[in-house]
Amino acid sequence: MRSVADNSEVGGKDGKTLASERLREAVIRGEVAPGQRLVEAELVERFRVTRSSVRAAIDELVAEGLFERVHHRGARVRTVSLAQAVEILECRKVLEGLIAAKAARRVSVTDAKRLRAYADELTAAVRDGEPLRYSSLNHEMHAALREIAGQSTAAELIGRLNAQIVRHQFQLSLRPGRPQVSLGEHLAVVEAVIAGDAPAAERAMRDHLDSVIAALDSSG
Amino acid sequence: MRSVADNSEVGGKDGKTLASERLREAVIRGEVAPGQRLVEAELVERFRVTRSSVRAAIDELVAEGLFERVHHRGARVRTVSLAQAVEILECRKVLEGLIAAKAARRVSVTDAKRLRAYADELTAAVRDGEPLRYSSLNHEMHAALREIAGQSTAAELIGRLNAQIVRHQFQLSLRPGRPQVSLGEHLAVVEAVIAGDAPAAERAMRDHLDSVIAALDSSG
DNA sequence: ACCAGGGTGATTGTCGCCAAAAACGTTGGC
DNA sequence: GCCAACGTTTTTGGCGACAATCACCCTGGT
Repeated sequence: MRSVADNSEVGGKDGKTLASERLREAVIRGEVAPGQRLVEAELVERFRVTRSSVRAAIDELVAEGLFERVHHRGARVRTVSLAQAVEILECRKVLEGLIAAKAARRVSVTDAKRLRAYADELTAAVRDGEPLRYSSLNHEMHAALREIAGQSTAAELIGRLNAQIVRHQFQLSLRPGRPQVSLGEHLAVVEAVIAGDAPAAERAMRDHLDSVIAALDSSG
Repeated sequence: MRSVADNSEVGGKDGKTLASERLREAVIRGEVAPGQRLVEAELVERFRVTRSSVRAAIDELVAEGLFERVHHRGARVRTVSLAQAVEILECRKVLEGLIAAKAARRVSVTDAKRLRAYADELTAAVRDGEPLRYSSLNHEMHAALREIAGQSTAAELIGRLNAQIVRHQFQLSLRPGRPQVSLGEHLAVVEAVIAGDAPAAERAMRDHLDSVIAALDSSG
């Protein structure tokens, strides 16, 4: 059984998977404004999938907290308030703390090298004044930490939480002076993890997230 | 538009909501064995809803991590390994720690009274050797703590995580001697929260969860 | 000129049908 | 007597169509 437009050239994915990936991507890249109404028929011809797939994809993203549904009024991009963003960051704070602690306990020599490389690149990005590169490296390093920690449950929760506040995060990363203060915190985390000091790593990571929360709070 | 059997007497819920609630309940109460295959038609006549509703409900529970789907082989209750249960409890540990800390910062006099009452009832349940009553009070007290903390994001995450390991938790709560060691930990949490000592509350809660993890680990 | 009411178009939610795939039972061969 | 291959049955996945609801506009009355 094939979809109308036969999207098998895209890969082995079925319509639902394709649609949910494209939708998630669109939200994260900010192609759909928060509060904007999503018309199913529009997405159908945009993604070239059936309406069933679009519908299933929306359901999935509603479950992830990215969209919200109102009965007979369709789905809209969920707008997350500042207070909610803070709540989410508080959860991330303790979960990332867990990740950092476990990473410190499991870190290998190759892991340490990789982390050191990230630390150097982050420093270079700040020195050269490249906020976008810094932000991207930042995410990569956090991902590396999650990988080292080997805590897939926490990693998945963090990923889900992060997706809900990409807008706030992005806005924050562009604030002048922000990378400078963030860099030191990141380096502290990396050092503690490499040293295998789990409590210090957790503390450093939580301090970092506290700093992010404070910055977001003040930005209003 | 009404469902075939018209289940409006149940309440204003639509078929999907009804089905997902009943399904969740069935999983938590252990009415469906882990790994057991779920036949959609069976659930249709069991809940008196349409197949679309059953299907949507299953999707929802898959997103929550309670079920897993295999293509063309339907949905089965997800079996969570011991290692996964430990991961989940580690996440709960830090999240409940956050809850405890925030509760300590926000606790009011009425809240304190309520917590004190729970502490007394828990002590009584242990003294009288009523493990079921203890377990039930335990959950109620944790819920009260979540309410006091006012961190709905963390509360929701904890609820979702908990649902995935109800089986392990239940098995654990029946172990002889378990309530005795658990009680002291709970009382420590309550005391710290009432005292408004956030760091102590977080520490006490994390110690408690560490104890749960250790107990589960040893039980195999 | 403005508000109320009704009607029309657009959009979502639900249901039934059909095809694909897997589980099952049966039969034939070795 | 046992295993394999085939056909049947059961179950899932997907698609189209219909019904219900909402948003918008248009008209008529005050």
